[in-house]
Amino acid sequence: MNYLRSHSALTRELNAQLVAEHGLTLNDYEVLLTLSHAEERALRRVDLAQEVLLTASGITRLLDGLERAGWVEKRSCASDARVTYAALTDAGYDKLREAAPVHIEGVRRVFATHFSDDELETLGALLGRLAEGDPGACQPD
Amino acid sequence: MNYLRSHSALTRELNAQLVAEHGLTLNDYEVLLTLSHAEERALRRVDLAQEVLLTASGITRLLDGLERAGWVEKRSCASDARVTYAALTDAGYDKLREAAPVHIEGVRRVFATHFSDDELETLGALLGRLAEGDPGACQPD
DNA sequence: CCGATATACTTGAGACGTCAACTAAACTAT
DNA sequence: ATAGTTTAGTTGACGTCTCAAGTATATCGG
Repeated sequence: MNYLRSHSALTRELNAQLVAEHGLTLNDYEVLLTLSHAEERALRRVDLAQEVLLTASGITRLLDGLERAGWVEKRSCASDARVTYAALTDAGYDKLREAAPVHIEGVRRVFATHFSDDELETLGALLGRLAEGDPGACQPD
Repeated sequence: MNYLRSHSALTRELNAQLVAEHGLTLNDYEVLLTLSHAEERALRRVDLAQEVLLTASGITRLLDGLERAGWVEKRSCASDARVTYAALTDAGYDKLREAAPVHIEGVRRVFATHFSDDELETLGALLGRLAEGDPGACQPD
């Protein structure tokens, strides 16, 4: 079952590209993207963690970086003092828009070199099932 | 394109299971497995790295662990003093045989809960192409 | 109202893997 | 032979993520 294996090579490549060209990790990108789709462009850290499949602590650490860069900011919750929202800043939104085309093109390229359009569709349909509730969207807004 | 994402959840799960039940990383497992298929159950570190999609240094570090556990041993090359072989020991082979059924069952379970047999086949055929030259085999010997 | 339990989040230690720099051996071409 | 280049492998510094433990707030059953 080296499908597993091949995949990790793919993500590594996409990640490297994103880091090189925009200083964003693939996970950073996904977090910004997820926030950009969210109500008020903000999410509780727990929910965000679940979306991007990281642990609570993973999110804390990832957001540390994004906050330091000014792309995300903390926002507290009036009704529950335990929760902290992660909110996309305008700068963060700009960053995302800047990085998106390059990344999307990278994804397309990687897959397109291996598959026809039909196959891509089949593949997408099947794999989509592995992540139930997956929005499928890929661009900010 | 959260296919990427869903996949990393899968491997994380399989990895966690393997670690919990056998103290092996998914990569450890793949290395042992790859060695078990190789001529004399030994491979040059470079070749091994390529098989399991790690960097040269990644292999050095991974093998460090496997050597310390006594599952793999170094072997030098008569004709080229630069190369070191990584050779599966008998203990390593036993370890692999012990871990294989559990892991294979895990893989099967994860995929089977999401797909029918037909779909699995389609998926396998498509994804297989991402890793050209992929042996496809999955069990020791 | 209060103790028990659950939830949101952070932090320290450590695992795993990367990159860049380095050593050493091996070809290659003059 | 010998200087230059390529190839095999290791090492140090670092990034990212996990787990286990800890803090703080919320909620639930009596």
